[in-house]
Amino acid sequence: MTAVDRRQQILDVAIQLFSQKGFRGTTTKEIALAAGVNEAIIFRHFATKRELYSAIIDQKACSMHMESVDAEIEKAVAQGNDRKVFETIAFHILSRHEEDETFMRLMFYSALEGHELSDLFFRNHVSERFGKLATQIKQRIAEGVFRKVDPLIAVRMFFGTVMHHAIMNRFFNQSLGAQKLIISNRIAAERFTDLFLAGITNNEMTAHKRK
Amino acid sequence: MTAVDRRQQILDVAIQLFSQKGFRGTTTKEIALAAGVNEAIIFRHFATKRELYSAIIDQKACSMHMESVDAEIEKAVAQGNDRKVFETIAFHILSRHEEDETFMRLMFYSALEGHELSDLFFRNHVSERFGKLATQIKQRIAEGVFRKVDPLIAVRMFFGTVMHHAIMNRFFNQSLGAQKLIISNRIAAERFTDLFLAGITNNEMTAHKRK
DNA sequence: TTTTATGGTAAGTAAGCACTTACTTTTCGT
DNA sequence: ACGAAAAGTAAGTGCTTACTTACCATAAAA
Repeated sequence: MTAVDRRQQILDVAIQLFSQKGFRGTTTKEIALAAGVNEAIIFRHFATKRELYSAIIDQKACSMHMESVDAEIEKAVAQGNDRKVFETIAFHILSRHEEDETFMRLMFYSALEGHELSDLFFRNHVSERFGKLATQIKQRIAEGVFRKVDPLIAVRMFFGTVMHHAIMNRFFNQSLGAQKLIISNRIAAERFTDLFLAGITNNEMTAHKRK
Repeated sequence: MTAVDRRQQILDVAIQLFSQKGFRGTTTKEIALAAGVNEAIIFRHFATKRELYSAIIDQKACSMHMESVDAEIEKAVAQGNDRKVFETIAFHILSRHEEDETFMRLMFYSALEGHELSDLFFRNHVSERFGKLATQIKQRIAEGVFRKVDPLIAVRMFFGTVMHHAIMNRFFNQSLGAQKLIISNRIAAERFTDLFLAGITNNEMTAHKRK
């Protein structure tokens, strides 16, 4: 096996293990075993365990191209289709978290253990998205379509709803007994958007139109 | 120092450290050092590190008496004051998480590392609260005050909004730059409740009343 | 054919881990 | 005042950790 391939394989294995047991909780021996190589190999490719983690951060940070989704959202915004905007965002977040199990765990371990991965992600991706959505909401308020609410509060409510649902599904749904919520991501995105839009839409205007 | 006091002191120190660095990330030596005693003392009071963690679980589980808040909510429910119900819940969650820094961290470490603390908490406290609120929402829907929505979805949206805000405040607010949201818990509870109620309230009925 | 870089391993090292042992000091009911 | 239980300590135990060293195998360049 070539060096580049081996390096990538070690990275993949490490991502898996770090996300399961955290940085501190994962041993280099385990990584070596899972990768099917001698432990010393890891230290040939990465000087320290810490450097291996940094490589993971680089990889995860680069692999975050959400251009296709961004385009879809932009399109919905251009159409003035608020429902589609929020549904798209919600569905994207939910399905992304579902298909990449490791991501949320890596994030939370990073936040708890104080590594830079989570900070990087929020700085480079989340903050921008929050800003864009806040601007869009501000726009719709100016147009009189949405009520006069603090856009950042509304943004936080929407992302909170969706993120919380994703977190619950991954971590706590089993503990909820009768209150367990089992619905498809598509339906969840629809329902959350429905409730959110109902809360933020300016009914005075709708009522006015009706007259 | 008496045995009971020492035991309690070790517990307090351990809670602090476990919440900061996780169960795996905290060493018994550190706990001993922070408590100002010899490491062996810990093992006189708790047979294993694991047993120390179990004692923490017991303590945290017991110290969760929310009767006063529950009473306040019950009262608001009896009055039919929906706004007060949701504001009380939101404010309680937010202020609790703010004053007890350790709690959320312990929860997340527990969920990630797979201990029973988080499961216990959700089983014994969260699930019940979700259930109660869902019942209340169902009731208001039957009365025609709320729109016909899935009560569990609405519950998840509301708790999600509030919990997410608490999580952001504790972990990620610094990483958000311009999208940082700095408001008091009181105001946050108000605004979230406002948006939520606007989304779930049956406007047909309001419109009908107006006529 | 020899050299040399490359991919790989077995067997370490020192430090750190949860936990123990053997022992001393303090507290307190009688 | 005294014996015993309880509170406390120093110095370990064996095991695991991140990381190293010294050595082997292949294969292309010289």
